[in-house]
Amino acid sequence: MLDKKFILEYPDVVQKNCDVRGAKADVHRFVQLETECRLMQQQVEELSRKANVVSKSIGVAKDDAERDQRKEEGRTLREQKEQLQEAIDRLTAEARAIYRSLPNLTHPEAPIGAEDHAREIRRGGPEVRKFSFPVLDHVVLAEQHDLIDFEGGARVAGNGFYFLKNEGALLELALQQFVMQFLVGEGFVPTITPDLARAEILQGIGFIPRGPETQIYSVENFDLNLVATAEITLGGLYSGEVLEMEKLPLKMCGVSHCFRTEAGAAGRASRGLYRVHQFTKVEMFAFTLPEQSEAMHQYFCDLECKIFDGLGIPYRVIDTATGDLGGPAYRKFDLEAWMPGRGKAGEYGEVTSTSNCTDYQARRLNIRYKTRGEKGTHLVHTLNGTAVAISRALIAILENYQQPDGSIIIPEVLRKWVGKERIGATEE
RNA sequence: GGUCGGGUGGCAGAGUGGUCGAAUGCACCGGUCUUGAAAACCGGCGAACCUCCGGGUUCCCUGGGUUCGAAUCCCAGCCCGACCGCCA
Repeated sequence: MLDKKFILEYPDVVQKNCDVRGAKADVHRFVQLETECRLMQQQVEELSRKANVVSKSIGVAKDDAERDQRKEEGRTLREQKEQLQEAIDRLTAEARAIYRSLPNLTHPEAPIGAEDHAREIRRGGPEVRKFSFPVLDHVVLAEQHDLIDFEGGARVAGNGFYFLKNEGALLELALQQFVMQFLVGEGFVPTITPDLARAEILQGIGFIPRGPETQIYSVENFDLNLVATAEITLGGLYSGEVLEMEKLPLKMCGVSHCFRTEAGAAGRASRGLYRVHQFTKVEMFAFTLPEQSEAMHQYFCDLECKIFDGLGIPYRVIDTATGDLGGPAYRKFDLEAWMPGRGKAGEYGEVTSTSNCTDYQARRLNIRYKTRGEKGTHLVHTLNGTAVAISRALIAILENYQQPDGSIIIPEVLRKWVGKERIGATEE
């Protein structure tokens, strides 16, 4: 959520921001409602004040007759107040709906426009390989080496679920280990988070738990939802808390399973592991002072690059265009890995993303910090970034490391956890 | 899942119908003292919103209810603790 004061002061800026981000919202209607409510609220407060005065006078009234008269007076005042309050509540409901739909402000350097206006800002990892043999995609490779059982997944849980098997399972654990060790070395607090969370927390982070378009699985008869990312649980960890300034910036990383209904995603390129209902992810999260968030965002982006450098996978980084930013993000960088088996002749596919959400999530979740010697509290900034999304990382590894003899080399950094150098090694 | 006990300011903790937005302690801030620090002493110290800058309204887990008036009473929910049951 945005700062209400800011909206009232600069409605045109906010409206323009909504427009470039493709968010339909009538900011001026909001300002009008808000202004009206404030006037009415003042009247309510005046009635409350009078009623409070009356109530206090009853305790010290000298006789019953006076007491009864005052009681009647108090009753009347509070009735009036309630009627007025009901009118305010109606207007407030409309205002709140607009308010909640407003996206975060946008970084001035973020490219303006729809998805295809994203700007490439960086390339990394090794050169894209020239293959001297027909390239297979990860689905075929996984089939050949019995690494993923999509059929079994479908039998048990439906389309979009799968079993990781053999080196597929070991690779998942290896990727978790590699990334967790790396992040601990960078000063992150390692965590394993709940895979379910309350609706309130989901909403605070910016997810909509129920409704026809929801990406979220919810649990019947409970106020619980399967998380779509550990961003939800890590961000929710300190909801309602006041953090000490000295502890900021606070960097956490968390392993969780991620569940997504992928409603409305039908038809989008989604062969194999690319778009699935469940995967494991290591997520980075940071709580920072406002002046630290920009640098932290660059840092998160650097870490994501280092992880893919370490895995030896070619990638590029893009600065996401305004029209493609989620509501809470102020700016977002996506890291796209080269997937040789994707599309006709290989394509880049998104494997990680990092967002600076400034105070947007913190305001909803009420996460603040206190400055020593200063009155009051301030909202922290929150950032998130994928360290590794296992399913998509697997695609990149299998497809980039396939060999002419059909085997798949295991990236060096993962070997100590997988326990071998190669999947399907040919007999020598 | 059951029974009992709890949920109050950054923390601890008092407060069972009206002068309570809330004692006290710790922490924190300012000052005195000191070469400096500590100790001691003095003072300050919750938040949001509105304001004609006098002040006002709201907030004691959440949501309802009783009452002229609720931190305090009633109902429901959530959470925490103890014990019991069940279980990886």
